[in-house]
Amino acid sequence: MKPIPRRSSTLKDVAQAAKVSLSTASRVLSGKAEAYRISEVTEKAVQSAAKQLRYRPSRIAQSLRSQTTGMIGVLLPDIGNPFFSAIANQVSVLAEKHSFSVLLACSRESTDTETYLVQELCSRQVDGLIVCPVGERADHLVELDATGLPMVLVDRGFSDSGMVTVMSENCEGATQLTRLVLEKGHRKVGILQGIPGTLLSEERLRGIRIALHEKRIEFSPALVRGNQFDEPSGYKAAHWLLKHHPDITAIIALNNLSLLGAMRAISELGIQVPEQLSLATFDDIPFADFLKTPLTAACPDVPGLGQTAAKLLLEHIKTGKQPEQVTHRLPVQLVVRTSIAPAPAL
Amino acid sequence: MKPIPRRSSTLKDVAQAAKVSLSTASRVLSGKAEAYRISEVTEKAVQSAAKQLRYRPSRIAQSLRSQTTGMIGVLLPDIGNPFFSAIANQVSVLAEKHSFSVLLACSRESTDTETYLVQELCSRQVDGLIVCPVGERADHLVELDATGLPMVLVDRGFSDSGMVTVMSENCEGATQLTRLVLEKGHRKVGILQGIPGTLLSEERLRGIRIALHEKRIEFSPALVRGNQFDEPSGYKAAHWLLKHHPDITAIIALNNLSLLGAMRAISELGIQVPEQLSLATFDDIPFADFLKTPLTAACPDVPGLGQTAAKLLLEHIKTGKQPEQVTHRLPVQLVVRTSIAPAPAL
DNA sequence: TTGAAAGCGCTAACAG
DNA sequence: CTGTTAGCGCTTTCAA
Repeated sequence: MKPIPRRSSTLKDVAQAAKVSLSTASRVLSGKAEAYRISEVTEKAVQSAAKQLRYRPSRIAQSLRSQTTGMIGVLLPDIGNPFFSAIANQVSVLAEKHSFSVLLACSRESTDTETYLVQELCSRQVDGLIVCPVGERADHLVELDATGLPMVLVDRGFSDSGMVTVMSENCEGATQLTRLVLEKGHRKVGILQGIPGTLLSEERLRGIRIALHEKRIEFSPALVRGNQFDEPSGYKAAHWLLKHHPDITAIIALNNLSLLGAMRAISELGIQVPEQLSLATFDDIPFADFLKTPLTAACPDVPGLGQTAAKLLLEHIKTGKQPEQVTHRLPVQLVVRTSIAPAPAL
Repeated sequence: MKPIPRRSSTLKDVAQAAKVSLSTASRVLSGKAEAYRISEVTEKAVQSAAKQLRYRPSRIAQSLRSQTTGMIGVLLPDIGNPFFSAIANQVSVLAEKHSFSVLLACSRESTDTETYLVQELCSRQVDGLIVCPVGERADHLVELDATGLPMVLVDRGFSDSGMVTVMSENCEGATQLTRLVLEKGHRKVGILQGIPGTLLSEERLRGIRIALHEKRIEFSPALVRGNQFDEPSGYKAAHWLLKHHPDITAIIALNNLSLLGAMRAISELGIQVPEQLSLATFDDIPFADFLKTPLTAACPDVPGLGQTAAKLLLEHIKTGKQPEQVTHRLPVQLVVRTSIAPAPAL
C-alpha cells in the first residue's frame, strides 16, 4: 500500500493521464464541455482521470487567474460574544449556500487591530467584507468603501458615512424600553453604555432621552456610565452608580455584556431585583426565561442582522452594483418579563 | 480628485515606479534588503514607491508561489452555540498572533456538509485544519489525516483513530457529576444525550455508569434519551422521560443545548427544580449564576480546548512534525451550585 | 473538436 | 548589488 501523496494532483496530471491538453482538461472539468462541443470520449477520459487522481482544482490558482476568491471577510469585535457569533453563524450559513467561504477575523474591540485586519483581509483579496466596526474611527473603512470593494457594516455604523449599513432600530427600541421603566414610576435611572460616542450608543441614548422627555424628566449625563462593550465596564459602571447615586431605582443596560457585569455587581451588593432595583436591557440571552428575575429586554433581530448583511453583500458582489438603500433598519423586539417592578417609595 | 483605483497596485507597478527590477522590489519589500546587500538608495526608492502606491502584496500570488496560504480551516458543527464560538474565538485570536488567518466553516451537525466543507477547505489549501467532527463518520477525516495535512480534532473525536485530538476528561467529569447526584439519594436518573454512539457521548455515559456502579445501581438504557446535540432533542427527550418515567428524580444533561431544551420542557410541565427534580449538566453558560436555580455543572475548559488545539496545530504547521502526544485531555471543572437537592421521598 | 501559449502576481535560482 | 527568467495551477484567447 503506497502512501497517499500529500499534494493533490493538478490539472496537468489529469491532462497527462487522459492524454489530452491542459486546456481540454480544464474545459471539461469546469463544465464547459458542452459549450466547446468536446467529444464524449475525451470528456469521459478526462472525467475518469480526474476521479482516479482525486483531482481538486486549486482555488488559489483559480483566484489568481480570475481575480476573485469566493471568500468574504467577516470582521467582528468579539466572536466569543453570543451576539456576534450568532451573526457570524448566519453569515456563514448563507455564504456557504452561495458557494462563498468566510474568512473570519476578530478585532477584539480595538480600532488598531481592526485597521490591521482590514488590510489583511484585503490582501487576501476577499470579494466582499462584512464588518461590525469597533466604532471609534471610520476613515479606514470609508476609504476602503471608496475603492468600490463590496462592504456592509452590521449592528454598528457611522452617521452619514454613506456606507451600506444594517442596524437595529436602536432609538425606537430604547424609547419603548425606557417607557416601560418610566411607566412603573421610576424617575432616577442609571444607564450602562458601551463605547461613548459610537452611533449605537448615541442612538440608544437618544431613544432614552425621548422617553424621558415625554415624562418631563430631565436627562442626567451623570447617570450614564461605562466605556466599553464588555463585562468589566458594566461591572464598574454599576458599582459606581449604586455607590454614588444610591437613589436610582432602575438601571438600563445598553448591551448584553454590560448587563452581565452589572448583575455581578448587583449580586455582590446584595441588592434584590426587581424589588429594590429594576433592570432593563438590550440584547437577549439564551437562558433569559430561566433567570431568577427574567429580564425585560429590547432584543435586536440578530439572525435578521446577519442574514440581511450577508444578502446585501452577496447581492453587491454578484451584480456589481451597490444596493440602492444605504441604511437598513431592523425592528427591535420588546420582550417583557419581570425585571421591571414599580419604583419603591424612598 | 481622481477616484481611488479599485485594484491595488502590484509589485510590477512598484518596480517601475522605483525604476528597479521586479526582483529587487520583491527583495526589499519582503525584508531581504539586508541579506541581499541592497544599496540604501534603491531600498529607499522602493519603499517610498510602495508607500506612494499603497502597495499590498497579493497573498493569493504568494500562496500560489509558496504553496502555503497562512490560513487555517476551522470546521465546527454550530457557530451559534456559545460553546463552539468560544473555541472559534480562542483559535482566531491565537492564529492572528501567529499571523495566520482563519477560514471558518459550519457543518451544522451534518456529516455530509462536513465532508463537503473539508474538501472545500482543502481546495483552498489551508495549511492546517481544526475540526470538531459531527461524529458519525471518521473516514473522510482519517483519510485526510493520512495525507499529512496538519489537523487536530477538538472536543469530539474518534476512538483509536490515531488523529491528534484535544478533548475534555469526559468520563471523570461525568463520574464526579453523577456522584453529586447519587450522594443526594437519587436512584432513578434520566440522561439527555447528544448523538448516540459518538465518542463524546460514550465517554460521558461511561462516566455515569462508573458512578452508578459504585452505588450498586443498575444502569438503565431506557433512561437515556436524545439523538442530537441541539435544543429540540433535549426538549423532546425530557418530555418523553418525564412522561414515561415520572418517578425519575433527577436529570443529567450531557450538553448545553439538550439542557436548554429540557428546561423548557420542565418549565412547561410546571415541575420545580430542584424541589421536585434535580438537574445536573455538562457545559457552562454565561449567566449560570443568575438562574432561578443556578445549575450544578461539569464545565469543560473551553478556552483551554481552543488554545490547545490551536497551539498543537500551529506547532505542527511550523515544525512539520505531528505532535508526539496524540490525545490531549483537559480537566473538567465541577461547579457546584444549587440545582441538585436531596431526592424527594416518593 | 483540440492544442499552444500567454499571463494572473509573486519568489528564487541563476547569472552577471 | 541588481536583473533575467522560470514557474506555482489555472483559464482563455488564438490558432488550427
